[in-house]
Amino acid sequence: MAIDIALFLETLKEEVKSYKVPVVDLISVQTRDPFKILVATILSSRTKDETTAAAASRLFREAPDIKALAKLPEKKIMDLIYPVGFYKSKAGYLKKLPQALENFDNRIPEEIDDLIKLPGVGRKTANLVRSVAFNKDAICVDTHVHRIMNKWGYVNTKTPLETEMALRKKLPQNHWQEVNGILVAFGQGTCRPVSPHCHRCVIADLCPAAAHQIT
DNA sequence: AAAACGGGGGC
DNA sequence: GCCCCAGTTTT
Repeated sequence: MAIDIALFLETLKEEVKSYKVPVVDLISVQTRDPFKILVATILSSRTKDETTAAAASRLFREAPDIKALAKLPEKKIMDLIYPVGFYKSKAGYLKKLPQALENFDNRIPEEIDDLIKLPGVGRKTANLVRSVAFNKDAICVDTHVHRIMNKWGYVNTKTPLETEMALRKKLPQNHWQEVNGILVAFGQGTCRPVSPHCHRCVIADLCPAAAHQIT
């Protein structure tokens, strides 16, 4: 078993500050508007931060709120968000979003079960929105977090959902917004699935992956 | 040139 | 569960 998970996170905390800003922080520093955070988060899946930020910026210039978005043709949305990954699918999700939000009084819902019902919003996106927009103690398990928690031996799970449930019991119910940022940044910046940057990893000497062969 | 890749929907 | 969506990065 690796070091205590709280110490693991504390050790990484300073390290990841020098990294390229993950989308978790990127969105929160730009806006506190739940609508924009939701839209940007939907755009961010399978897409780099810079690409997401540029696309979101273009889109928000034309559609700064729900009402404006509802008036935008799907083709227009598609052109604005290109070249984020799966832009055709996402344009479809965003086109349907205003109507879906009518069920929630035209506001962004805060509960996970409600968020998941929105088009283009799965568990990872819902938890990220809860964390960033509403400052909830939501555990955002993307593929990086899932992989790293298993690699470092903090969980032994098959699916991201299982990881989320397991982590919920392992960690104090606070500061999850920061934890999400730390784990995502570490997973993308250093402890990457292919060619991890072990040479500059601050906790490489504690890594349970023998000779750093396991990723 | 080919494969991998920061999810989610539809079936 | 399995397959699809797409541009970008890595090998």
